[in-house]
Amino acid sequence: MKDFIELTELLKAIADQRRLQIIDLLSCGKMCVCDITEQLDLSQPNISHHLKILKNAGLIVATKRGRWVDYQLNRDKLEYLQESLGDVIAECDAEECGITRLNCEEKC
Amino acid sequence: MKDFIELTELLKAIADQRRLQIIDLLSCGKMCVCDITEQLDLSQPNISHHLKILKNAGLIVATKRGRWVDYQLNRDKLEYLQESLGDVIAECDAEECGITRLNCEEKC
DNA sequence: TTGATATATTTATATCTATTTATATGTTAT
DNA sequence: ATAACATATAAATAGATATAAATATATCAA
Repeated sequence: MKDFIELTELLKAIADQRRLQIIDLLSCGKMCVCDITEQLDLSQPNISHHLKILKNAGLIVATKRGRWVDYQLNRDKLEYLQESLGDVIAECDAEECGITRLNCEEKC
Repeated sequence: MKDFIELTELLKAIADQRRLQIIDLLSCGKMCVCDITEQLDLSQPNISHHLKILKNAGLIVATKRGRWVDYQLNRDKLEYLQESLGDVIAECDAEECGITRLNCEEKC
C-alpha cells in the first residue's frame, strides 16, 4: 500500500484559504511580504506563519532584498503536486490492480 | 480577492494520508467499506469517519447494496478540483493582473 | 424472533493548527 | 549611534481534527 506521505504534506500546505490566496498572488510574480500582507489584510506575523508553511513544503522560495524578503512560487514543486494528485485520481489499469475484493460485486 | 472557499474544502478533504489511500483504492472501481477497511488496516469506525468526510466534500458517492455500502469516486468533482487547483497555480496574465505592488521590483 | 454481520454515530481524548500578542533580529536612514 | 522599518520567532490560547471505545441501526440468515 502506497503511503502518500509527501503528497499529503504538499496538500496540507495548500489546503488553507489564506495560503491559496498567497499562491494566487504569487502566480503573478515575485512579491515581498509587506505587499502580500496588504493584499490579504491579515497581521504580519500571521502571514509570516503561512509563508513558512508554504516554504517548508517547498512550494515557495524566499530571496532577501535589503530589508525586504521576496517570495515566489516554486513551479517545479507545484507541477509535481499536480501530477502526483493526477496519478492518485487517474482511473487504474485493471491489469495492474492487485486489490482483493471479498464482498464487492465489481472486480478489477 | 478571491475566497477559494470551495477549493479549500476539497483540498482539506483529500489532504490526509488515509483518505488519499481510500481515493487510490477507489480509482480502481467501486468498493464496499469492509474491503476498504481490510486494505487499510484501520478500525471500521475510523474508516467510516474518513469516508464521511470525503462524501460530504462530494468527492465520493455511496450506494447501498443489501447490508453493504459501496463507495465510488465522483469523477466530476475530482476533475473540478484538479482544474481549480490548476487555475490558482497557473501563471497569471499580466494584463488581467491588477495587484498593487508598493515595494517589489517586479511588476505585473 | 434471535443472532450475526456491516456500517454509522456518539463521546471522550489527544494532537494539531490558526490566530493573537509580544518580542527579537536584521537592515536602512538620519 | 539611534530611530524607523521589514520580517521572523515565541508563547499563549482557541478551535479543529484524528483516533479509540462504546453503542446504535439496519440487514440478513437461521
